[in-house]
Amino acid sequence: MKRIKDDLDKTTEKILKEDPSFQEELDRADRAWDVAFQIYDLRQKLGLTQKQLAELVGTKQSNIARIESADYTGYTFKTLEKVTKALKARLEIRIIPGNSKINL
Amino acid sequence: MKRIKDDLDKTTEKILKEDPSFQEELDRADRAWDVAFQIYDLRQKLGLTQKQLAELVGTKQSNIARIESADYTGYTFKTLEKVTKALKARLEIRIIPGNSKINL
DNA sequence: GATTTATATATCAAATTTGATATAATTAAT
DNA sequence: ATTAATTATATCAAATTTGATATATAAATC
Repeated sequence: MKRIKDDLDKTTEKILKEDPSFQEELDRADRAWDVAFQIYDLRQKLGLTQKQLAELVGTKQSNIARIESADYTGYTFKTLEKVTKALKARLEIRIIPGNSKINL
Repeated sequence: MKRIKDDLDKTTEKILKEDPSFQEELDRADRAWDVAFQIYDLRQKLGLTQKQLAELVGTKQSNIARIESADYTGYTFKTLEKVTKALKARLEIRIIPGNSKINL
């Protein structure tokens, strides 16, 4: 997980002024980064290496690296579940209506 | 989406007393149902048929039916994103640490 | 600065999901 | 009750993801 988010944010500002249609892709990338970071962060807090987490999940280090990679959005529900379970966490998915006032 | 959740809940209680190891599968099924229901519910509120939603997503009715099916957990995040976007909603993914007090 | 240790990236077969078509089953409308 | 409309299920090829191996890059430790 590359900790380059801040620099990235500044760069994207510029790009968006020139090409607003880029927003859509950014939205996805943003959330992707978020999921990746949640996993990365929790793994760190538990003091695990990618290799150790991989063993808990039952896979290989490179696959964990892929999931934690900022620009990867390909994962399936089942994969994320396996990982969160290994991290002793739970996965929560919310579909939040666009115009809902209730947004907690 | 079959509205049989209540009956199901009663039945599962019984099964669990006989086979507690069944819990794990239930957890998944439960969350799966939840995601399915969130989509179903929002679609209803927007007054859309599966066919109409399918068109918005750019796919076919049967695929929407699959996603809304209670026991389907195979979806990809890209798929969920496409659907939520068509519903003018946003997808939120949270990985909640097992022993966190902060759980909002 | 050399050597482990940890993480990132590339590639590819195997496994899984998606999209489409067809059709059954359910529900609504007339 | 028929018919029309909606939703569910089955199947299969095409597309995508996963898992594994290999290797490159980066970071830490000695």
